[in-house]
Amino acid sequence: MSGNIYSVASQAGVSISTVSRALRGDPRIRQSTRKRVEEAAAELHYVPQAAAQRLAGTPIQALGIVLPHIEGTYYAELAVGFEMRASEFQTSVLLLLANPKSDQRASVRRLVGQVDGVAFMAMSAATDELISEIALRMPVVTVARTQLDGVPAIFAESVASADELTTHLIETGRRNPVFIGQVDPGSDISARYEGFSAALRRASMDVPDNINVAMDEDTGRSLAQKFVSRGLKYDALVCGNDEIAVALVHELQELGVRVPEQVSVVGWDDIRVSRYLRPGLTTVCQPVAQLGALAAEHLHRLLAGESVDDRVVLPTTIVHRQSCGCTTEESITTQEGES
Amino acid sequence: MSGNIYSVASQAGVSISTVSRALRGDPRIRQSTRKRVEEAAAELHYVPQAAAQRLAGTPIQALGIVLPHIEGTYYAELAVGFEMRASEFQTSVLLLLANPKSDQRASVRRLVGQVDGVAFMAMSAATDELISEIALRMPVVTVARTQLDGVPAIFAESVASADELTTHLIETGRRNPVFIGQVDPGSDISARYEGFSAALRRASMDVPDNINVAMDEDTGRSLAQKFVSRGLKYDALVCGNDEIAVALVHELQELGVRVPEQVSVVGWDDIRVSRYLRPGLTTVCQPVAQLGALAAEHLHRLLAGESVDDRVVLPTTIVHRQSCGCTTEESITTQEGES
DNA sequence: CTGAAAGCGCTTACAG
DNA sequence: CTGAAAGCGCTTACAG
Repeated sequence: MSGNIYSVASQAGVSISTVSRALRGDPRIRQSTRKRVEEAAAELHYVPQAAAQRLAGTPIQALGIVLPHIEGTYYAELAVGFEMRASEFQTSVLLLLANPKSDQRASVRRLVGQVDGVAFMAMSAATDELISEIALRMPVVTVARTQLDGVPAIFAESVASADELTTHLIETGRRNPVFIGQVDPGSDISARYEGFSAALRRASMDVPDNINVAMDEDTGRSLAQKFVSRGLKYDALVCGNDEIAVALVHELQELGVRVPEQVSVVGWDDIRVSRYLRPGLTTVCQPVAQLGALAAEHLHRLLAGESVDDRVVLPTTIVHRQSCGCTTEESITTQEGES
Repeated sequence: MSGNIYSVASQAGVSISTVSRALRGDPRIRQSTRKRVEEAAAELHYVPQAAAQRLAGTPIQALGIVLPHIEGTYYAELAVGFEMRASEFQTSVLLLLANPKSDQRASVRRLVGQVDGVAFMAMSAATDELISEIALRMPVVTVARTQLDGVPAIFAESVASADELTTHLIETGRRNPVFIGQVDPGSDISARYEGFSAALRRASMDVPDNINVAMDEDTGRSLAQKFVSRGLKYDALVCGNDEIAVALVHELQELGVRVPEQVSVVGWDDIRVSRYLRPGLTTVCQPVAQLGALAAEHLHRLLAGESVDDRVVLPTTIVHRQSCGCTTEESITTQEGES
C-alpha cells in the first residue's frame, strides 16, 4: 500500500542496508545520514513490514492467547494482564477466542503460524491433544486447566479456598450445602468441588453430587425458581462462579427467600456486582490479571531460553461479605498447601 | 524451532512447490501425492510460517485493534465483537492496549507492521495525528471517537438518547439535574453532555457545567460523600457511565439518601450491576459487540477494495428501571436524528 | 561509515 | 500432475 525500504533508500539517496541500519539505530551510521533516512521514512510513512523483518531474522516477538469465547470480566482481565506484561517486552499479542462453531484446530494453527509462543487459558480453550501438538513446535503455557506433560501450567489456588469457604459455612451451622457448577475434569471448577467435598468429609458429612448446570445468570434465575417451587432443601449454595451466585441471590430474594437467613450463598471471582449486592456476596477473589501477566512472562522467558516453574499456583483471597451468613468482614488469603 | 517446507518436501520425496500446493488444496495435486505430503507435514508438526507466506504474497489477513487500557466490560465486549467477526473472515486479531506509560507511538507502529488494517476505539486510544498517519498506510476505522478526515467512523448514538433521558427526568419533575463525567471534545461522553444540554435548553432551563471527574467507582464514592457533606443541591444525576452511577447510588444510600426519591440517578452502558442494584439503574444500552463487529467488517471490506459508509451510528436503547424515579419498565430504542 | 549480495520460508507463474 | 526458479521485503555478515 505504501513505500518499502527501497523507496526510502532512493528517496534518501542511500542503499537499503543503510536505511535498515539507520532505522534500527546502528551506531555506525553517521548522524547526518541517519537524519536523511529518517526524514525520507517519515515522508513516505514508512513502517517496516514485520513479516519481512521476521523472515530476515529479527526476533519480532508475538505471543498468542487462546480463550474460550465467553463474555464476562474474568477472561477480559486475563487478556489485559497478559497484554500489559507482553507490551513491557515489546511483544505483540494475538487474541483468539476459541469459537466452538468454527474449526478450532484451523484457527489455532493459523495463530501458531504467526506467533512465537501461545497461552491456552481455561479448559475449553482447546483440547489436550491440540495443545500438546503445538507444544512440540513452540513454547506453550496453560492457565487454569489440566496440566499437560512438559507444558508449564499456571493456576489460581482453588481446592484449599473452597475447603475453607465450605468449612466456614459448616462452622456457622450449615448442614445441607450443595455445590453448583459443571465439574469438568481438570477444570478450576472441579478443583473447587474437590475442596468443597473435602470440607464435608472432614466434618463427617455426606458429600452431595454437584448440581451440574451452566454457570450463567439465566441458569441462576431458573434454578432459583426450581428451588423455590420444589421446596428448598439446601441451606447453603456454594457456586462455581459469582455470575450464577448473584443471579441466584437476586431471584431467591424476589421469590421471598431470605439470604442468608434461610440459605447462604457464596460464589467465586469477586466480580463487580458482588460488592453491590445486598447482602454483599461472599466470594473468592483470584489474582486474574496476575495470572495473565505470569503467562506472558513465562512465555517470554521460555523464548529467551530460560526455564520456568513447571507449575505455579497463585494464592486467592476469600472475601467475606454477608451472603454467607457471617458477620466478619475480613479477607483471608489462601495459598496452596494450607487447608 | 521445527520443520520448514524443505524438510516436509524431503520427507515426502517431492519438491517444495508440491508441498505448498498440496497443503493449500491445489486441485492439480494428485490424491496420493497430497496424502503423502499431509502425512509428512503432520509427522513434522509443520505449520507454515505466516511471515513467509505473507511475504510471498498470500493474503494472510490480520487486523489490529487499539483500545485504551481500561478494565471493565465495555472494551472487552468491543474486542469480543471484533474478534468474532474477524474470525469469520479467517482473520487474526492483534490486540493493543494503549498504555499511557509506554511510548504509544512505538507500540502502534509495531502493530502496524503486523496487520493489514487497524481499528482505533475510543478517544484515548491514540492521537488524531497518529491515526491520520496510519490511515495513509492502510485501512483504518475509528469507533466512538472524533471522526477524522477520510477515516470511516462508527458510533453508538449518544446525543438523542441523552436528550431523551434528560427530558424524561424533567418530565417527571426534576429541576436541578447535573451531568457527571469528563467531557473531552470528540468523545462519546461529550456527545452525551450535548444531548443533556439540548434537553435542558428546550425546557428553558439553565445548563449547568458538567462535574468534570473520572468516571470510576472510587470517584463515585467520594463524590457521593462530598454531595452529602455539602448538602445535595441536585435532584438528578446524569452519569457518563454506569460505573460511577452505580457507585454513587450505593454510597448515597449508605449515607441515608433515598434514590430516586431524593435524587434520581441514571447511567450509561447497562453493565451487569445495573440490573441487580436496588433500585435498578436506568441506563442506556449500547450495541457494544456490534460496534466491534462492524469495525472488523468495515476493515475487511476496505481490504477487499469495497467501500464502506463514511459514518455509521448504531441505535442505542434506554433501559428504564427505577433509579430515574419513574415507574415504566419499557425500553426505548433511539436512532440518530430522532430527539 | 556504507554498499552489494546472500538468505530467511514461502507462493506462483512458467515449463515440461 | 510436478519441478526449477524468481521474487516478496527485509537483515546482516562480508568487503571496502
